[in-house]
Amino acid sequence: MAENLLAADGRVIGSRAQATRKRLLDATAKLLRRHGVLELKVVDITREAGTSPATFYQYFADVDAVLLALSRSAGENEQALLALFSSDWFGPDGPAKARAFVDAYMGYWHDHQAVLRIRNLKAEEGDTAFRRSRTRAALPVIDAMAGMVERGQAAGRIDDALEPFATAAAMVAMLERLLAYQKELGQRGTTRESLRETLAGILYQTLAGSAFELDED
Amino acid sequence: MAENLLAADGRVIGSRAQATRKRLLDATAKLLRRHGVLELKVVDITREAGTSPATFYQYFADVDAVLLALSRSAGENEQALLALFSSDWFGPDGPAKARAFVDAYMGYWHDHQAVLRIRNLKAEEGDTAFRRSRTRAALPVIDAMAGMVERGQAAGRIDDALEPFATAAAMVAMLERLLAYQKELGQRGTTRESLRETLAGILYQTLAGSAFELDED
DNA sequence: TGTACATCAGTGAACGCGCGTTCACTGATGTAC
DNA sequence: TGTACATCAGTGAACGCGCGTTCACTGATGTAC
Repeated sequence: MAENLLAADGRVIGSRAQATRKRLLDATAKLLRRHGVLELKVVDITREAGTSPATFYQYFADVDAVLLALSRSAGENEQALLALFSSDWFGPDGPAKARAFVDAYMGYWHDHQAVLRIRNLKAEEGDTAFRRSRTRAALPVIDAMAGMVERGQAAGRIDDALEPFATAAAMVAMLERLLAYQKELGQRGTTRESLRETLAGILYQTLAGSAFELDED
Repeated sequence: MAENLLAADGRVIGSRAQATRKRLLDATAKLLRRHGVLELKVVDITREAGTSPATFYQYFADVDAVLLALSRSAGENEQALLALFSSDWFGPDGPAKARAFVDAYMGYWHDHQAVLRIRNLKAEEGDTAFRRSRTRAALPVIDAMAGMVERGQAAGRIDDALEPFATAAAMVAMLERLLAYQKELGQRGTTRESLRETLAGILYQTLAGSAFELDED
């Protein structure tokens, strides 16, 4: 994007300016964690960043532009999860791999919760830029899962009635959404540990085609 | 709620007024379907309802109040889904029951998508009224599913590593969230039919402890 | 090694729109006799 | 069966705050010689 190199009035952006831009991004992320999107104001962002409204417009056209930038950078972190699918979960260490993935996913979501939430809202409301950002982030993970389902079906481990891509999307959806319920789950007595174990169990069963049977690790 | 009986200025609400209130609710739901929450204005609601801003405040303290009322009534419709759990899915008609539930759920979500989305957003942002509304709607379904998992475990059909309540919550989360991805799934070639079949397959496998094996229906 | 000039970066202060909100009023409906 | 009065319901018009946005300016940093 060429906009990265120029400020609103056409000035070239140097390192000092980059730092200011970064402060605005960080401030937005921070406010998003505290309050909701609906209360997010330009003035508050600049106050939080220790700068002025006029400065904001040097770097962003409007609040949506900051949100989109945050979404994109949060999305990049999702790519790290791909490593957990470098090999299939069909062997004896499958359950451990499933657990590792769930752990990583929970960590990822925890770190970027506020931003991902608004990204998803915007995407669902039909904004194409946010939609693209979401797809770009989630698709590689979904594809990796879908590939495993296909191979599992070829090996006779997984029910052929499940469509690989839809199955993978369903698993990602489950993870994404469930973390929103974490608080309620806690009140009902579900610990973080047993949530992890349950999610890993469902994933393992669905993507690798077998049950944990017995715990090991 | 006593507020149902009185307008903002203390007047008693008769049937004509109830109709106006209803029009405001309907108008809000309609606007919510067209645009997002972030563009929802009192003035637009009243214009859509064919009335005036002043009238709005006779019935609702603010926009949040309308949204909450809509959330609550949408939530009531979720109760109808409970019927699909009146008996367990362990018999030969289990797969058919799973499919029927998925169908019903997809229909429910389709009808109330816009409202449920904002309800969930508000709930996740920490608003207790919306949180309660969500819990009130989802909990009975989750409990019904969890009961089935428990019985499945007792019968040796389901992996004991899965915590019943968390498992049920995960299934609901999957359904809720996946429907947001429906459009993308369509673009990737997943039909509504095969989505239904896949979701039913995962649910059946997770809640009843077995695979479809062969299609029947 | 200092000075002048160009460019980068930040902002105070104001403008004005849009929207939430309210008040004082008109109109509609119901009911008593 | 009509008239008067009470109550229910709706709204025009205005007020004013809050916020997005911009302009003309000051200050900071870099560089040429």
